[in-house]
Amino acid sequence: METRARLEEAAVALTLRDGPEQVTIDAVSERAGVSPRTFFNYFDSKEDAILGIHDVELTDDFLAEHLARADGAETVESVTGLLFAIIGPAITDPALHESRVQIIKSNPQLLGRQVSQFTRMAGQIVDAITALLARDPRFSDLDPNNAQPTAELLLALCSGGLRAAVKEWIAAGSDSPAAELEQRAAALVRQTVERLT
Amino acid sequence: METRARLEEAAVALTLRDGPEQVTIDAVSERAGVSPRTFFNYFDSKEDAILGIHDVELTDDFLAEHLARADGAETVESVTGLLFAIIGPAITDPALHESRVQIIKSNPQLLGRQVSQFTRMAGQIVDAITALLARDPRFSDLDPNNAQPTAELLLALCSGGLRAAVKEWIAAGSDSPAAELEQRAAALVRQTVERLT
DNA sequence: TTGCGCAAATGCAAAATTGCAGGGATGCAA
DNA sequence: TTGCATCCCTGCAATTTTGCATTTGCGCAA
Repeated sequence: METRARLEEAAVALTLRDGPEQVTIDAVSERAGVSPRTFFNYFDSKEDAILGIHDVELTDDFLAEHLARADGAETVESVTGLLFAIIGPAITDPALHESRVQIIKSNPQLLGRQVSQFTRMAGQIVDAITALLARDPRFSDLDPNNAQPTAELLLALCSGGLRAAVKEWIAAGSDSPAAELEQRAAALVRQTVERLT
Repeated sequence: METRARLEEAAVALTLRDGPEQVTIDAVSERAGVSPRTFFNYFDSKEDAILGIHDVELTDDFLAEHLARADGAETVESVTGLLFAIIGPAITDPALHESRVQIIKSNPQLLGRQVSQFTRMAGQIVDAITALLARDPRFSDLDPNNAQPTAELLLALCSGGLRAAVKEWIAAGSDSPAAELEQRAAALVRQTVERLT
């Protein structure tokens, strides 16, 4: 098994047994059969390993795949879709999924990590959204000065939607298919935006 | 001078001279005349000290003052106002203001700290927003299950607006009065929301 | 087989962060 | 004055995190 996968497995197993606070990097590393230093070659923090969070390489291919449908006025759906593509693997991976849901349910603070993950990649994501806006008829007339802040706002909005959706999903028992989170997030966003006008 | 103020002054001065990376807690503490351990009694991190970030006690009085005008449909304005009241002191304090702007301009990553600050206080803020929504005619019919996610979304949206406004303000030279950031943030939010409908 | 080159893994040291326990000043009540 | 509670500060140890230099293992070409 890959080193990364072994570290994730170890982090999840030990956290399930002892709780996030009690788990040490040393213990996780040892269980995974690597040195503690190696742990940090794969994850930025203990929490990242527990949740299976890792930075995604936002290649052109990746962006093209997830922003493809935004040839019209589907910007919100595209952005939530992109974000879900980034965090999805961590909660849809069947092997660790159930344990992770369990862990988050008793340790909701861990979800805060999603925020920092998006923050870390914010620059790239904002650029991608900026490009997206040019193709949305509702935004294509923005002058470049406003496009950047607008893209940041959209990122914040959609991140919030996705996080709220995940939170809700976990609280409700996470029995519905995880893939629906994407639609739920977009629906939450649309719902809220409509009420604001 | 208060210990907290001395620590802020020391952090800003040393950062201005050497850059954020080079500054050590030891150096800041020594310059402030306290032990390194005391530093962490006041701030959660080096960045927090540089930016003058500290958790605000969200008392009933504080909330009442900043949410007062939300007796009607001014939810966005109220929330951005509340958030600005939290971060405002750090950038409006005349003593350190100029230096901080300078520092952020060459180290934009520091603004990410705003996000974690709001994340830390998210629970309380979301509760306050939830109460606010009940008084906004556009939201008062929400069933309690949806009120919480909606409040989270609003927080994310307004935080994003404020952060974008601050970023823009710094980039533009931060010559306009800082108090206008509040309106600018709300305007950005309204602008974006309107285009989405 | 030998040697080269790369990526992964490691060791080490410095710095950041946190929990816990204690120490000293200050003010207030008996 | 004495005793007590409280707040601020401190010391110390364990853990986390990062930067830098080095080593190891493996495939691949000569």
